[in-house]
Amino acid sequence: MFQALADPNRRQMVQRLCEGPASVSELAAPLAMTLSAVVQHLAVLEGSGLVRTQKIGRVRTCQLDTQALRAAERWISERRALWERRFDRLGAFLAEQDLKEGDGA
Amino acid sequence: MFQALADPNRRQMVQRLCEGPASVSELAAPLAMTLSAVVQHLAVLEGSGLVRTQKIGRVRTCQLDTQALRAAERWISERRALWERRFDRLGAFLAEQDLKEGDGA
DNA sequence: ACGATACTTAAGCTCATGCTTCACCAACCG
DNA sequence: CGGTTGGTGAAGCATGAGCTTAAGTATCGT
Repeated sequence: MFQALADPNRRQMVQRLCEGPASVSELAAPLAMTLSAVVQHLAVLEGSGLVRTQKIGRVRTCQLDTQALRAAERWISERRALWERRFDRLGAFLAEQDLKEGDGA
Repeated sequence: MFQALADPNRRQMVQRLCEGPASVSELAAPLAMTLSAVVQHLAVLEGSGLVRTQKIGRVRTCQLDTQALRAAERWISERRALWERRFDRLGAFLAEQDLKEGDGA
């Protein structure tokens, strides 16, 4: 999931998909690389759950799946919250240390 | 940044750092690999801005930096919001399509 | 039916990543 | 002062990620 977002090209594809569904070729157009490469990136995105695709006729249409995005967002925000709480507590901790200020081991 | 979070070991280190600052060895302890490897991961985390470190005596102490975490969170949430809005609009679009339902090119 | 289009699949190539080992320095412990 | 602890740095290696080419399949347009 983070693995999938780690690549700039893949992020660009996600960016593009934010603005609506797209075919593989449309996705590939702005991306100085072969269709093959794009398909491989797409596979990674699909594997990570970020993108869902569906083939109609010979055209594969790609769509963002917000569920995965939401999961990533949650992972980050949980950790950030955890750390920030810890950080608040640090104030109290330091104050306490100030009082002790050099007690034996 | 996403690159940095892409590695499971690195995520575990971040996880550990959520619960408070740690020395390099403390960070390495639960991680079935050599200190050297951990230091290299640490360099990646530091390079991405996720972690700040500071050396006192011979001990390097590591801390999470929430700013980077916040940036990542924002990136995701912006895109998710964008897509979700687009998704809402899809309802209207489809309704309109239903009315047209087969007009000439 | 025939050619163009839209992808798909496999193979191979190259460079980055993740790891290890080994030698090393610096600080603390007695 | 000498040994141990905590970390650093450079090589080197194995794997995998990202790309390409090339050949193939299935639709679509006419």
